[in-house]
Amino acid sequence: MYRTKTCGELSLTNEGQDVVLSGWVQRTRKMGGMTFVDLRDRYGITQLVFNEETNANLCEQANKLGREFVIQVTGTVKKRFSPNDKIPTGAIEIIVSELCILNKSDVPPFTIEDNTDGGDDIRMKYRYLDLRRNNVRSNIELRHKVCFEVRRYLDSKGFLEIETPILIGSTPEGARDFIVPSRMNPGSFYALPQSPQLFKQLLMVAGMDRYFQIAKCFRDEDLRADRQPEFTQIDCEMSFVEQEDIITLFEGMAKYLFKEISNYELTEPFLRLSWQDAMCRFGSDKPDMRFEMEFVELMDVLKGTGDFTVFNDAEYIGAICATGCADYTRKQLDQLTDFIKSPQIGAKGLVYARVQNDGIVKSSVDKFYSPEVLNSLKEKMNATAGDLILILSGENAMKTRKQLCELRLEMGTRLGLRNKNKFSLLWVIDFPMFEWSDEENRLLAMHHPFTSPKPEDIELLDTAPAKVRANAYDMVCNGVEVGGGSIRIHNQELQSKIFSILGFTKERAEQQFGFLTNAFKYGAPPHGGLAYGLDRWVSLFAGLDSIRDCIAFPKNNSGRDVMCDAPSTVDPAQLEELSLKIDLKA
RNA sequence: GGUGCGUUAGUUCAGUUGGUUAGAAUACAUGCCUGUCACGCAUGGGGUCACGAGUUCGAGUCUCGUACGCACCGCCA
Repeated sequence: MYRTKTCGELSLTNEGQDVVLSGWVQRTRKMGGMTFVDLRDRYGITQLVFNEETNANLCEQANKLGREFVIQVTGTVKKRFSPNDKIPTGAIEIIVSELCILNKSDVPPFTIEDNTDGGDDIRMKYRYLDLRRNNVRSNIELRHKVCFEVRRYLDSKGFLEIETPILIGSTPEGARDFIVPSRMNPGSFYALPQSPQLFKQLLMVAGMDRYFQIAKCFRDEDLRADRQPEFTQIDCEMSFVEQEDIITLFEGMAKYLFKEISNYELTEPFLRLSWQDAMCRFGSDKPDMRFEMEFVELMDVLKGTGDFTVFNDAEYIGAICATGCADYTRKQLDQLTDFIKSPQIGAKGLVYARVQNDGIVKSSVDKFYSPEVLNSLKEKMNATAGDLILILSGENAMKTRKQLCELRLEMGTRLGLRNKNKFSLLWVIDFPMFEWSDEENRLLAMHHPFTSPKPEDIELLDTAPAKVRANAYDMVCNGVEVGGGSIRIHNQELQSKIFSILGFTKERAEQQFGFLTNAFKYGAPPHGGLAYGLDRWVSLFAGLDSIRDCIAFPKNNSGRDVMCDAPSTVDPAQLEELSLKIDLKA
C-alpha cells in the first residue's frame, strides 16, 4: 500500500499512530544531525523528521532527496516541539522509520511554490508542474465544484445531460470554424462546433424537453485574456418555454452557484436592461453595474448654446459625473485625456468641468459658454460641489458612447468601485435581431440566425428589419458576458424568411441548414435556451484576470499549446492519405 | 490585418551617456550547523545579452528587420 493517509489530514488526534504517506518533496532543511522534509500532495504538506542519532543511515538517505522527488515514508505521528500554526498539519510531524524513493526528479525549471519564480511562458511549457502549485490547483478544484453543482442543479430541474457530436458540418455564419479533413471522404471536411446550437434544437424536436451539456466549443478567432480557441459552455435548451421561464430558471441557477461556490447571497431579482437602454446609459451591452456613473446626454445643453465648435458639430455629447473628484489635479486630468486619446479608444479629446465648493462650475471650455449654460450643465448632471464632470463628444453616437464607456470603467477602477468580491448581475434583453455589416454589405444576425424575433416586431421584418428586436438575452456579471441565449424559431416559414433577410439563397439555406428546417416540418415544439461560459464563471468565482488559470492546459496568446508544440506540421504521408496538398503563400 | 510593451544566468530581473572581466536575488552544488519550517553561515559552478543585418575605433546599450511572449484594437453569429 502506497499510503494510509494523505499529507493534509493528520493532526494531534492521530498522535502515536503509524502511518504511510506518499508525495513529493517540497523542500528539505538540514540542521546538523537532523533533517526536516516537507512532503506535499494535493491535500497539503506534512513535515517528516530524520534524526542522525536514531538512524544515521536513514538520515543520510534523506539528505540526498531533491526537490520534487516522489517518496513513500512509513513512520509515527508525533506532536511537534515547536508547532507551526501557518499550516493545518503544523501541530504534528512524522518520525520516519522507512523511506523509499519512488521516483527521482530533475531540478524543476521554476519553484513549485505559491509565489513561484516562474513567468507565464515557462509555467505553460511545464504546465504539469505549474498545476502542482496550490493556487493553480485550487482553480482546477473550483472548476470541478462548479461543474458538479451545475449538474446537481440541472438534474434537480429535470434536465438530461446529452452529448452532441464534435465532428460536424461547417457553417460559415458567425466565427471561423476549425475544420478537420476526412480520409474516407477526400476533399470534404468536418468542422468543430462553435456551439452545439443546431443539435440542441434538434434534441427539442426529438422531445428531449430539457437538455444540458458541459460542452467544448471551438472558434478559430484571435485570443484574449478571456478568450480561448477551445472553451467550455454550460449549454442548455428547453421546450414549451417563453423568455420569462428561461430567465427565471437560469437566474435561479446563478443564485444557486453563487451560494454554493462563494457563499454569496443574491436575494434580489437581477436588474434587467434593454439593449437600447444599456447602450444609451452605459455605452455597452455588458455594463459593469457594480457602480452607477450613468451617462447623461448633453446635446440640448451644450450643442448650439455656445461657440465651442467641437460640440456644435457633434452628433452626440455625453458625460459622466465622478463624485468628489473635483480636486483632480491637472496631471490626473491629463492622464485621463491621454487615456481616452490612446489608439485603442481613439477619442479626440476630453472636456472636464469641476463643481467648486461655492457651486460655481469651472470648465476647460469656460470661454465658450455663459455661466447660465454651465449652471444648467451642472443641473442636468445632477452634480454638486466637489464633483467632476467628464464630457466626450463625437460625430458618431455609437462610437462616442463606447469611448465614454471606457472612460466610465477607468474612473470606476480609479475610484476603487470595481471590487472583485462584489458581484452585480443583470440581464440585458431585447437585443436587435440584426446588425449591419459594412464589410459584407448585408445584415448579420446579432445573436444567431435561429433567434426568434419578438412577436410584436414581426411585421417590421419586411419594412424595417434593422428595427426588429429579438427574444434574446445576455447575463452580465461585473461587466463580463457570462451567458446568453434566446427563444428560437420553431416555424419553418419564419426560419426561411430570416435566412432570406440574412442574404441566404433558398439553395444555400437548404444546403447548410436543411436538416434543421426539415426537422421543423415534423412538429417542432416552441423552445429556447441559454449557454453559460464556464471558464468565465470560474474566473469570476476565483477572482482571476484571465480564464487561462482555470483551464488545466490552456493555449497561449497565439493559440499555441507550448507544452506539446501544437499546432504543428504533419507527416507528408498523412497529407497524402487525406488527399491534401499544402501551398503556403510566401 | 494593426498598435503598444518585452526578450540579459535554470528562474525572476537590474544594467547609467555606446567604453575594463555583464551584476543581484533566487534556484543548484559542496561544506558547517540537533528544532527548522522563506532556517542560517561559508564557498563554488552557471551567460552565443533571442536571431540577423547596419551605424561606430568600440554595441547588452543606437537603427532596421525577423522570431517568440504578453496586453489591446479589428475579429469573436
